[in-house]
Amino acid sequence: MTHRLSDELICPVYRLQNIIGGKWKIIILYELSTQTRRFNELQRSIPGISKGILTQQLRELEADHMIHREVYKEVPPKVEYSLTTLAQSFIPIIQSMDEWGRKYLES
Amino acid sequence: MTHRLSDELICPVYRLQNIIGGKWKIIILYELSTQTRRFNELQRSIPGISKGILTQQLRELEADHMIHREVYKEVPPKVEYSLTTLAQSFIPIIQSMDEWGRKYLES
DNA sequence: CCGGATCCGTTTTGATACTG
DNA sequence: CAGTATCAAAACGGATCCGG
Repeated sequence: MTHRLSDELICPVYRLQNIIGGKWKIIILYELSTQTRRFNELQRSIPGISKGILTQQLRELEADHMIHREVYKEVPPKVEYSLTTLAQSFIPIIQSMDEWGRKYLES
Repeated sequence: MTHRLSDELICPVYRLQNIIGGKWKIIILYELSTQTRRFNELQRSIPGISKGILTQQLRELEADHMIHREVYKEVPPKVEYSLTTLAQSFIPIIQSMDEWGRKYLES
């Protein structure tokens, strides 16, 4: 997401949309909320996401200080993703979204 | 959003993403949370959104039973959008997102 | 084999003009 | 006023390639 919503906006919801607005970002944060994960592990846990877009959304979340990327200099490569404290403070909201979904969404 | 995430997924967060995943949907719900609005009024309250995409996202939210579209048969035309009770039950989550943004997002 | 980067096609969103 | 139509741009998806 290179394009961002207007900056001159008062409402925090607009700024938040710039952070979690990507198609998979809430899901990525949700998956990382229980445990640190490696790249391929994370991809397998999110059915339907492609490598390319996973990389991109992870980089954007990192730029927004929501995740931490830890690179281990090994062969084969090992990269672990985890939530920052900022993102951890957002997890309760994702949990309430999850609960709302359980309660109100059937299909 | 014609393309939807995999249906075979357990997690409600995935299904929720299909509903609120559009770029402007959370913002639309936020704007409608305080009052019923007409189309142009709604567009003016959301800087940066175009008519075309506003129409589309409103139609998708309507299909997901999140908003109600009331057409008055007048000249000039008058259409009012409001939240359904389903969407109203989701508003507390958007409010906590708003609070989170106020607390943690500076820029 | 792991974690990407790159290229390219499809989907979603944006901007503007036009209509009943 | 509340859209629709059209075309352009941006985001996303799939496949392949690559260094370590």
